[in-house]
Amino acid sequence: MNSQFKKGILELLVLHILTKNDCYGYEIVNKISESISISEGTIYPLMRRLKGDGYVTTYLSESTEGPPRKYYHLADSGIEEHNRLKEEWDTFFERVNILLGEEA
Amino acid sequence: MNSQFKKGILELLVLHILTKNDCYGYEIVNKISESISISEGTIYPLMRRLKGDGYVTTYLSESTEGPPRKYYHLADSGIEEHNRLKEEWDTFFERVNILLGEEA
DNA sequence: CACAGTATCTTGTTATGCAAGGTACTAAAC
DNA sequence: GTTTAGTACCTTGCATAACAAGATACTGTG
Repeated sequence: MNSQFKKGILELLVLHILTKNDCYGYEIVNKISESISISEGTIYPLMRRLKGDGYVTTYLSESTEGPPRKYYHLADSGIEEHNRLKEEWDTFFERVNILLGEEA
Repeated sequence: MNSQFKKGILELLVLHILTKNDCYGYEIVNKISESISISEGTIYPLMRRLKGDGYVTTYLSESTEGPPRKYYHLADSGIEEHNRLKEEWDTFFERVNILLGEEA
């Protein structure tokens, strides 16, 4: 999988997942991994960035299956960021596909 | 325009443009710029990479409107790379859009 | 002669994905 | 009871690629 393609889009995917439910990091890795190969070393620094930017808040929750889980909850500004990014992505891939679709 | 989104895709766009006609750098910048903002500082290093990888060959041609133009011609391996990248992109954006399309 | 347009290029900065590694808890297997 | 696998967190250092800014040089117009 071309890792360059993922640049910037993983942020959108994570924000999108969090619009549905609060999730913990390991869970996010697994959800995205079903479709797009992704590693923990990518997600954890990304979550830290999202928190630093105020897009998410966190809370800990005990687990019976391992160490405590750190759940991420989408803040209001995170919802706005999600909508903004989504629109940018829609515009972007539409333009790319138009360029790629022109007669050869 | 989110510059992260462009990572890796500009290579595909350039290769695609060259499947139609040989082009010079400035011309490529202008063609892509019609749809996606792009700067010369991005394209010239990219062209150098493509040549270094053997995907394109170059030749100079005089111009009456300015300095000589360096034309880029797609090599056979460049055509293969184009097809490979195109398939990767198609798969990738399809998966992203499926993830983004799931019920909120 | 200055300036806009055409055309090439380089340097240094920035962003972000990833491999590799470390820590720690639970439960099953040996 | 100790090893192993699965869950779950984290960090460091590397590689890649887009971009701002600036340098160079040719042509034609005001």
